[in-house]
Amino acid sequence: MKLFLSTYVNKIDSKGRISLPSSFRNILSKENKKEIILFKSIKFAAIDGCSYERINTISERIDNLDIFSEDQDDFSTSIFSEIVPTSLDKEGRFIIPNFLKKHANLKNEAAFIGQGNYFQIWHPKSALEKQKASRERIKANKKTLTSILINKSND
Amino acid sequence: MKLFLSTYVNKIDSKGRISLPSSFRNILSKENKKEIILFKSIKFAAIDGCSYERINTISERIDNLDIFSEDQDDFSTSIFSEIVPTSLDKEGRFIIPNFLKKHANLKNEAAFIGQGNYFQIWHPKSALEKQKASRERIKANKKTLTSILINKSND
DNA sequence: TACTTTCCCATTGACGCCCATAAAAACCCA
DNA sequence: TGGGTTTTTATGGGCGTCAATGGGAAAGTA
Repeated sequence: MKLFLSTYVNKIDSKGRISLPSSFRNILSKENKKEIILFKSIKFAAIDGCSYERINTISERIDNLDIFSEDQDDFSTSIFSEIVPTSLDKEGRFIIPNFLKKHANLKNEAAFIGQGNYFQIWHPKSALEKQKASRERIKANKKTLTSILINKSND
Repeated sequence: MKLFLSTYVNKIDSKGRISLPSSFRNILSKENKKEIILFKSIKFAAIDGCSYERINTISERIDNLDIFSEDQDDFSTSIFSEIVPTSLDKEGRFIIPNFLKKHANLKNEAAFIGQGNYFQIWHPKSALEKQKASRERIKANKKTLTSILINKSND
């Protein structure tokens, strides 16, 4: 199974283009090799991105939320109405729409951070802070990454 | 079951390459013979490493968490975005990314320390100190290696 | 026309692939 | 068991390819 892994910082050029990291490009399916989907992260000043296929999974999960809950409605509105299908150029670059750039405070560069089945685009500095905060929350819960990564048995 | 055992000190060459010890290479599965995973040790100035397979188990676990929960987000950020998938060349060498080299104070050589299901990469001197400290802690805790090695049923 | 987006080409540096060598380890056979 | 031979390892270096980036020109859009 292919996953979006690791972190890469790339530049936004004068035309607004930015390269999707090579290892992320390789994850896109052959049918939709040049297509990705972007949308505003609900919780963060960041952009979520994924392959076209992933949208189906997300929609299923939202469907599984209680149909009468406010959450369900909020999520589907936030996500689906603001989805931006985006295509890569021959070199693997794409253009981040202005409203998304604004949402994530992007100017000259952006950090791509792998999240397994999807990825996020952050202002590089915010990305570092986010990673640090996540680590510390996990530590505070007395869980160690190593134990998660290494131990065969889950507890 | 094959385990990462023993300690080896290898050189980092001018291109930044270092050989994964042969005995460690033999532990990697045939499917992913040329792929390992590196990540920052949380507790030490060292790098943790393991075979690529673990990723699959880990990602399944994370994927099964509630997609909107904070845990899910923390785990996927800390793990997926900070993991460094790395491939070995034909000779069994790989490149340690700069930010990891910095974290472990590595320059011209590095010590590989077997830890059973995973391994660590240390600055050779720090590795010695670490091993010494570990032995002394065990002594202080009045545990003997023999007791651990002899008794079958310890948990 | 003015502006935006895509296509194409060029550059640079990083990395992968290949071959070479010396030392160590494994092997073999008397 | 010892000594010689073969194989494996760790290491070094050349070179071609690819990724990230930049910019000009063409094509599309308003």
